[in-house]
Amino acid sequence: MTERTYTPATAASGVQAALRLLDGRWKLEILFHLFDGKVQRFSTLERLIPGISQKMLAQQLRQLEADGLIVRTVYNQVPPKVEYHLTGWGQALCPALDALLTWAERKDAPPSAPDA
Amino acid sequence: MTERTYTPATAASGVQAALRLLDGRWKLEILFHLFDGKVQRFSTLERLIPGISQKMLAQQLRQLEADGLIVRTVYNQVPPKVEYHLTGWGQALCPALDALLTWAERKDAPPSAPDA
DNA sequence: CCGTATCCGCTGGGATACTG
DNA sequence: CAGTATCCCAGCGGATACGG
Repeated sequence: MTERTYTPATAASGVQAALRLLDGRWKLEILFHLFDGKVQRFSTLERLIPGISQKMLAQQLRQLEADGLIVRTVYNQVPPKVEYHLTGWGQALCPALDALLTWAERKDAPPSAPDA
Repeated sequence: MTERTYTPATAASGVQAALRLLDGRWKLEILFHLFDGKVQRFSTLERLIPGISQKMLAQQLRQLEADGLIVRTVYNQVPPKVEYHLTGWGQALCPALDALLTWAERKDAPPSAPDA
């Protein structure tokens, strides 16, 4: 039962901390390719995400892993095989992103009675 | 009844479009000082937000206004007085940020049965 | 197949000074 | 009071090349 009294400053810094985990040109697209239990290999993600370079894919994956959003699984075989999937916490991000998406789509929606 | 079939790519770009509106070192803190119907003057925000410069405050406010999140009201008097408040859409962002905050705080929370 | 190393351009944001 | 104008620099991300 921790305190829930947010000042504007603490609330803002809390949200910013969350957003920092998503900061990076490719992280959201990577995450959306892993939502819903999907498991992807490095090369698969590379194909799924047009325009990404190996450097950026590796970097963003490392950061997501370090932040506890995804899990990296290495299979010691030749040729190498590495798979990525979401942690429970990473998956839990989905509804929050949904909320953001829903909000963004309401930009031009009238308050009520769309048709007459 | 628009389509709701999101591919990972479209969902990601939608969320990124939303996040772009919040991008900027100070925007979240500004927003949190305006949530819940609060109306603030330029100089008040300057006091409320430690470390912000006039340049950054003005810039972030302009962008938030251009993006339709806040409204700028100028009173033609001496000395000048300018007030800022959220649009309905801007206020509607609050629950989405709440979702993000809640998610971030669950990082170290056990799945269930916190105590024994 | 799955990365790392290096170089480099661009932009976000800080410091500072000035104005209607 | 409420801004603009200018200069400057750190860091993100793209391009390219190389390694286990």
